[in-house]
Amino acid sequence: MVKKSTAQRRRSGPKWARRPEDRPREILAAALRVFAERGYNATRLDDIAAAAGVTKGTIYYYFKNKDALLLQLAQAGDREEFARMEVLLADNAGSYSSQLRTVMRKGFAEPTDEARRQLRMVYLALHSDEPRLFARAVQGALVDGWALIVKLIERGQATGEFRADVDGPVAARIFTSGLLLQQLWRSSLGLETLDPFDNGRMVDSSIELFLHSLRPTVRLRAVETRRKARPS
Amino acid sequence: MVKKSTAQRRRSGPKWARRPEDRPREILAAALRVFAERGYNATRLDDIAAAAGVTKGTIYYYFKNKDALLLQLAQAGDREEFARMEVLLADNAGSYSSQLRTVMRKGFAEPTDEARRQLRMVYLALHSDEPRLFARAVQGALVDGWALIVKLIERGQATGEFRADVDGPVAARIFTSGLLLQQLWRSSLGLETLDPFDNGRMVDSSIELFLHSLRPTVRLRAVETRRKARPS
DNA sequence: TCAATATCTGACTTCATGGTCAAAAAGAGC
DNA sequence: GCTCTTTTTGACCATGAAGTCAGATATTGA
Repeated sequence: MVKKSTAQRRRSGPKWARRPEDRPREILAAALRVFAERGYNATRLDDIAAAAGVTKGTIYYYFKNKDALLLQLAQAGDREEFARMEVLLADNAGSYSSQLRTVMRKGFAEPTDEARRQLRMVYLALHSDEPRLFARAVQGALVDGWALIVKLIERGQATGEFRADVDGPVAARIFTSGLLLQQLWRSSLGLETLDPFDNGRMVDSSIELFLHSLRPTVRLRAVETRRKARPS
Repeated sequence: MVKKSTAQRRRSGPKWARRPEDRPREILAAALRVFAERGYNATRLDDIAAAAGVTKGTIYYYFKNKDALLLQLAQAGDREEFARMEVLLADNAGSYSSQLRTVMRKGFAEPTDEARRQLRMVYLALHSDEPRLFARAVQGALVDGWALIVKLIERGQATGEFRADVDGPVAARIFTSGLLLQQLWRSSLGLETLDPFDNGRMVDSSIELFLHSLRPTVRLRAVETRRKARPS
């Protein structure tokens, strides 16, 4: 994507060129690549600089610091993600259940395109490297995501598709956070070894749990009140 | 609890005493206090040493390193927590719903006793200081907790109190992780400001969501199949 | 009393990268 | 060509607590 060797050491040409228009984009692109490969902490600013064909000083000419670099990356990626989500929902005029299913799947299933996959890798590493920065990076997207989910739940409640007494805001937060934490622990930390679990099952089951918790029920009194036969 | 000034500088007495039986306990107790107050990273081993009335070298005489100190602390606390939980459940021979409610409340509501509260503070700080260590520290308790919850769900399924087709292991993991991540973000990171939420509501609503997702339902077909009137 | 040993001390070492900045180089304008 | 400004370079710096270890001190046992 970035032409690296184009003007590299043209015989007795200038040592470097001024390219203020392109540098920021190139640096950001390089940062995404390198962060995704090595993780946030393990990435040296010199690595990014090298990958972008500049030196560290140049990064500081265009960005405040390492955190800012990461934050810009995350914001851009999340904006794109949300734009896609809206298109997806516009196309999907099914029940609110199916819209919620779409949102959750899109949000938590493995991404197929490379850029999105890279951003996820960055997030995974970031969570175990710098949780505070991670929180800053994902907060915006999460709050927006929660608002979207709550909106869908409320509309479903209005039509009677979902039960009226469900706590929508809490539901949105609990299910997304649960899925997220599971994924974080499983990929970057060692949980997968200790407690192996398939991500597809995790996502699908969670979504079903989520939708089931929203659906109206008829309590089966006979079962509900039943007690164990023998007292312990 | 720890007699600090008892033999402190008795006139021309010995500079220090050998107390190999008590040192480890005292160091651990001091570590819990200081970690809870200042957080893991901000705590200097010299601080703990001072609080325990020894010097840093002594800590290294009894413990491998700072992490080991933390890990021992966590393990001891969690063992105690589980013991209490079992007693609590033995006393509570109600429905499986109510047992699950008890477990979740005990696990996530604000603790009342000081030691337990301190351990929570330690965990909160640890999560944002050293996520990998945090994961190691809580993994054991979580895996055991999940097993307990799954057991209760399965028993409830056997009696018909819960629906048969629920994915118990996923349910256990999602709800606990969701609640946990919410609490972590809200206390040690800045989420509470951006997205204020009452912890009591969070816990209670989550539990209800959890139980509702386990309960058998009678699908209301008329509502379930309904689609939005206008196609997009 | 005097080793021998267990316990404890505290000064010292160590280590690597994010960030700074003066100066060099490029290029625009005249 | 010659300034002047913008862009880029790259050598340098600052930092701070975890962990080590040689030796000091207490205790035990004979």
